[in-house]
Amino acid sequence: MQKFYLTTPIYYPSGKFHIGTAYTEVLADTIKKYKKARGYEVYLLTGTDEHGQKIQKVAEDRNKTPQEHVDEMAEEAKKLWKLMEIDYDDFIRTTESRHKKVVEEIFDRLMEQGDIYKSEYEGWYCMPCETYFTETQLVDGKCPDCGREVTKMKEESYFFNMKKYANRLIKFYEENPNFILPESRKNELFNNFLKPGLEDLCVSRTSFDWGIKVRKDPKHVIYVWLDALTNYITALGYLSDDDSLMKKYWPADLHIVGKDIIRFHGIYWPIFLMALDLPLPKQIYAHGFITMKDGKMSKSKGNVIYPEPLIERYGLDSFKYFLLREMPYGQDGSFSPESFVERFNYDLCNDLGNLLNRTIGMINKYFDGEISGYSNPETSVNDNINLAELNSKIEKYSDAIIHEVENFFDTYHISNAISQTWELVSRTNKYVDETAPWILAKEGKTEALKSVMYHLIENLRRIAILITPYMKHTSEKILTQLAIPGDLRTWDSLSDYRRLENLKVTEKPEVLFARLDATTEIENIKEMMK
RNA sequence: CGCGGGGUGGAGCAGUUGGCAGCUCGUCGGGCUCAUAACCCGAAGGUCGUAAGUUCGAGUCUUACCCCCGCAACCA
Repeated sequence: MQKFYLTTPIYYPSGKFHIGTAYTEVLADTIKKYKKARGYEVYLLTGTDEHGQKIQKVAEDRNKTPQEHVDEMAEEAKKLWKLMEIDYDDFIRTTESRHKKVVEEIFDRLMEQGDIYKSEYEGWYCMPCETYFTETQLVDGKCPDCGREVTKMKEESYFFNMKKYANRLIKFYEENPNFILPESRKNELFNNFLKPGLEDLCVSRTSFDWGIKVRKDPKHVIYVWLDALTNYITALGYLSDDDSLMKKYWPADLHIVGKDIIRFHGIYWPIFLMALDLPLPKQIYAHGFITMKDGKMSKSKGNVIYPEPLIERYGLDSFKYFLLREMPYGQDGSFSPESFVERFNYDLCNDLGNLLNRTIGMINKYFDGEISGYSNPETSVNDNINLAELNSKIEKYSDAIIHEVENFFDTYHISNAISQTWELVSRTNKYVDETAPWILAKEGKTEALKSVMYHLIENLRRIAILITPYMKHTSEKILTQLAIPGDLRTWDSLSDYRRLENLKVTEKPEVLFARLDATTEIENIKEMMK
């Protein structure tokens, strides 16, 4: 069986996880479920990045030790992923000893082989914020956070010799044009960093101590990226007693990251791996951000939305549907109470839910819920059109949609995969109008009517399978109400179209998504954002 | 002259190698009655940022200019 190693970023637990973090996680989980359905053996890693000065400060503000704080936050994350039914295989925390031990060893090793050397880090330091800033981060020469004066400071630091590997990385980029997705991000990295020449990276700090100590020089704490990025291999047991997962799954097939950290994954991470003499990941995909109508999410603007209340009120499937559909490939997408309610009502209630409902209604009304099997009679229906022609048209259309959905999933264009699926939903609704079953019933064209019902069920079955990676519950409800047998619920069975037999659909169709009162619910969501 | 992306009907977006300007929502009208007042069809609405150029023909190519947005090195 082919393996697929997939990772999310490890999240920085300085505050409550919002909808953006949830999006990343849903994206990864959806890709996992799709790959699994296609027969891959998938390993999904997620976790938290728990060191650093900011964590130390946040913990202090909360009157906790850093460890207490991150323990709580890691639990929060796990609770949220459970609520969202995220099927991760491992949750790595950078404060775990399995990670720390290996990072210490990696640092030593890199120092021994001369990739890490001691020097001085120089930057603009804001005393009250206890933070370094670069020249370009400053606002009018002042601290971007508090607006106060900054002073130029130096501290002893260890540096990683990036220059040594720069040419190898450039070559790798040229030989692997799809290494960074989307391409625009690759170009950014290539033009802004690789082409002008890499600077060495500072990999230790002495100004705080919440982190992994350098063994041979313990006043230094290993600084963020060497600590954080290595999680992808420490979690697999790299340099541990049991590295069977490492042997099985490395290199990663896909690192999913936000566009803000693509630089670290696209440049520093491959170089660290080169230094460790390990193969490079196959692909890194940088997704966009969720934006709000009035710009970025921020508490002061009162436009932050968290996953829990949305899921609780509108259900997990619609939450996932919204996020994945609304975020175009590699680009930002926006959240607004209006768009959420709109998608819920139009796409889920009217188009999909109602299609199932009307189909089951007709089968019960005309055939007491029973359909024996595929048929394709040459009967003329509505406006003298040959039913066999209509049937073959929708069957072909449906086949084509499946291919497109698969292509889009394969290239991580999830939003496109979803809109393609909904094209089939629309097409199936249209088919009802084209065939006008109520007229067939009136005219006593029973065989034709039965055939129409069969095609409706078949396309609903396919739709239900196509949505499983992100709408499992809805999918199951559809398949169950239609009484589809287990062997025709698998991804492989998508290619079948004529195999359903002796179906008896449910007598009382359950509404999949109940229409929302737009005004009320928009207000409701606005309340959630306060 | 740092690098890159973009400015298309009320809103949000598609537009491959230049060949009658499309989609979703909204608006207006019609059809249908199986269904969650859902579904289906049609219409109105665009100087495709501005100016010039190449061409039989440009949203699509060239040049200049005006706006917007990413990235620009160690907060993650």
